[in-house]
Amino acid sequence: MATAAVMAAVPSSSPADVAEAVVMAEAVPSLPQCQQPVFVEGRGAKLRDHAYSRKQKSLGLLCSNFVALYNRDDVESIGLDDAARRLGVERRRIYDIVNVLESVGILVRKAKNRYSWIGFGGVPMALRELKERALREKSGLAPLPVEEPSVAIMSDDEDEDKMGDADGDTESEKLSQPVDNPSDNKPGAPRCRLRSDHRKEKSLGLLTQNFVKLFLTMEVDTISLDEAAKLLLGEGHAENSMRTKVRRLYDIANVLSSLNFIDKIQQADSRKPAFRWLGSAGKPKAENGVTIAVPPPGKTISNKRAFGTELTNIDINRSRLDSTIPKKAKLTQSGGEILKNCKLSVQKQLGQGSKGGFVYGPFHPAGARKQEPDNGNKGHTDNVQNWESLAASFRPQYQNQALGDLFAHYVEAWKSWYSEFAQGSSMMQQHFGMPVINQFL
DNA sequence: AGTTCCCGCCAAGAC
DNA sequence: GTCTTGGCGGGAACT
Repeated sequence: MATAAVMAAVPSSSPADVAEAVVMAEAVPSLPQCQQPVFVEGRGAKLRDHAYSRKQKSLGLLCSNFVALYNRDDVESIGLDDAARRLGVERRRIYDIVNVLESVGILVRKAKNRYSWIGFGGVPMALRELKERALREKSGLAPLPVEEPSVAIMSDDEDEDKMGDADGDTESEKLSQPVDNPSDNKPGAPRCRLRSDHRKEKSLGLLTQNFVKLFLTMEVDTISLDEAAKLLLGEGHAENSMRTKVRRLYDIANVLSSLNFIDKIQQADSRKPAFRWLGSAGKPKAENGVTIAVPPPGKTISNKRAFGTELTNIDINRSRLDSTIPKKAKLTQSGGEILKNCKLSVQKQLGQGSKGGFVYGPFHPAGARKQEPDNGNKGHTDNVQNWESLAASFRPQYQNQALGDLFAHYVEAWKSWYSEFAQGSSMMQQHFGMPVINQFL
């Protein structure tokens, strides 16, 4: 089906390009039908004709196509113009996509007009770092030291977000952090943040991170966009800015949804949808004054999700396995030992998966068993707790430089191992890459 | 009628 | 000055 669409979509592409696009379109069999890569002709609304369908131009679909096009080992550098041309959309839309993808560690900006493809392997670290930042911000601790190379929130330019908040006192300021601004990264560039940074505070990338932080730190895994906007913006803002914020959250949610980081569910008692974080589904909630949108079981209707249920890939067996790793061991283990444990853990889990105990995440390999709904709920809370234990086992506390260095070393080694591991696992590659790694967040 | 969100204008900033 | 980036809100598609 996609072939004709692709041909139409890339009029200026070489046959090789088209073939490639077709291959990629066919390489994502587990995407829901609505997310199958579909390349439609772009040229903007001016061509809004008989066949115009808003769904065919959604950011979510565009994101799926973008990922389908570039989620490969041999892709290293992505040109925005090239992406726009191949996807048949305006460059403006590509900015929206890459900003969100960069926020979750899938891409990293390399230069003007150019991004590096990191892939889904960058997500765990990005989310972990986001969570750590958010927790520190929440607990009033000093921000993390100037960032080391986390893919996700790597800020190759400026100091941490220490400036006094320009406009406020709201939750958004508490959560806010700098966003990428590579152009500042040059000798003589001003290091202080002035009014111009106000613009960045509202960037889609930063908003994405803050949105994700809500899920990562607030014990909330379902929230409506209105609520998210209130939390991010603070109460008492003008109706207009709230509307604008919600619009942007829709954009972000659609992209994250297409990546299966979140899932849109319909609240039973209102028309407004809520979004559920797939990384911690089933987690106990209700805290921090957030109105939880999760209705009683059976009262929500999932609008999507044809495969997988979690970003975290937790199950009982793995949790037991994980719990064998001493929680506090991180301070005494060498980096090598930690890495070894980490690898062993993942390998065991993979083995279990083949025996039926493994639960894949949203990037569920086609040949693998999906999570059984019943099993998925039973003991889920325990899973989450064990998952947290595991995360704690590998999470550095940055209490001193030596530990920080040790962790950096471990991270590098781990990344390198993962990249080898990922290459060896065609199944995983075929499905966006990384169901297993998520657990280490 | 309310919600969702695509679209492109245009300003900020880089060069 | 041109080009890149991306905030923003109008308004059309969708429910």
